[in-house]
Amino acid sequence: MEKKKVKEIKARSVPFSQTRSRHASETAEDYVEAVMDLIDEKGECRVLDLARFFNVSHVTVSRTVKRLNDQDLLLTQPYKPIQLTEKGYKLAKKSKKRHEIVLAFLIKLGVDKANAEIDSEGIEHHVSSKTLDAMKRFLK
Amino acid sequence: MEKKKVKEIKARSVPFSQTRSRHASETAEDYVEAVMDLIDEKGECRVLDLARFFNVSHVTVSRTVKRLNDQDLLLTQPYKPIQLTEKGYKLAKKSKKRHEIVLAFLIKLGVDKANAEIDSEGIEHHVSSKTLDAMKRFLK
DNA sequence: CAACAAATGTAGCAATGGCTACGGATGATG
DNA sequence: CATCATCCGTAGCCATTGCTACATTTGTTG
Repeated sequence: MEKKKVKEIKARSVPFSQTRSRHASETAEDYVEAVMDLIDEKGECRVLDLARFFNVSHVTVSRTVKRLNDQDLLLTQPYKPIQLTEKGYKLAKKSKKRHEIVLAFLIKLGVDKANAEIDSEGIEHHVSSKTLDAMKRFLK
Repeated sequence: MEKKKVKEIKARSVPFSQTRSRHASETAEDYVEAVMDLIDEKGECRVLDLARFFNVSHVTVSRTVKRLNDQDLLLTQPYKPIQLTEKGYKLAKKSKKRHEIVLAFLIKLGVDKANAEIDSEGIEHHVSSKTLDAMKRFLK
């Protein structure tokens, strides 16, 4: 007899690729980008600088920084400024570049600067290279 | 004693609005949208349908469904199909609409369908009404 | 150098989102 | 109606991202 197989539902394994791990990567990108910016702006990056930047407690920051240290993206020592590893720096540059493209794209699309800045923060982590290319073409 | 203000770092409280709660809202939108689609496609929506849809275990789904039930977005009873509340249905329609606009926008921008589908899933939750308006204008 | 303020770390709690393992409920079928 | 497969719930584990409260380190300053 025919297996009365439940009608197959389109599996969306790719789009909904494990929220948790996806989100951890976004955090990593946000952090290295912020560290790079903060070092650029004020010479060094402290736990509290990041806490103010992301509007979270210093506890949340120091724990995340510790994890990114383990992932070889950041360098930390107790009570010392936070630095980028080479790997972290590369990721930061790439993220910042992508972020800038998305921001410029939204502005050129006609979004006001304030909203463009907010939305670009959220969108930048979900833009494939194909979409990024399309945005670049649009900017030209 | 006067508070001696620490040097102000650009607070990004708005863009980086509490990752956790932001993410919980995204999950809610994804779920109600999926429930609506599944009911539309096959008449009812079961825990396992959602599990296959999101590519997670049924345990993750049933826990989330329970939470969304508490939030008055879904209606569930043990071993029964999942339904939308009126509130959930409204959210689902709004999310689906936004999703469709983002998808059409990416395609018109020149992104291939496969990548547009993936990216639109991620982007839809980060698009303000202003950006959505800009996308609509571009589509015309 | 003592004392204090600021920065950072640690302990421990909650919510969310993953999982496996196991057991109960439901529905189909012999 | 007994059995069996499928569906679903519960228990309990882990990771991430929030928090408050408290402890420790550091650096400044009298």
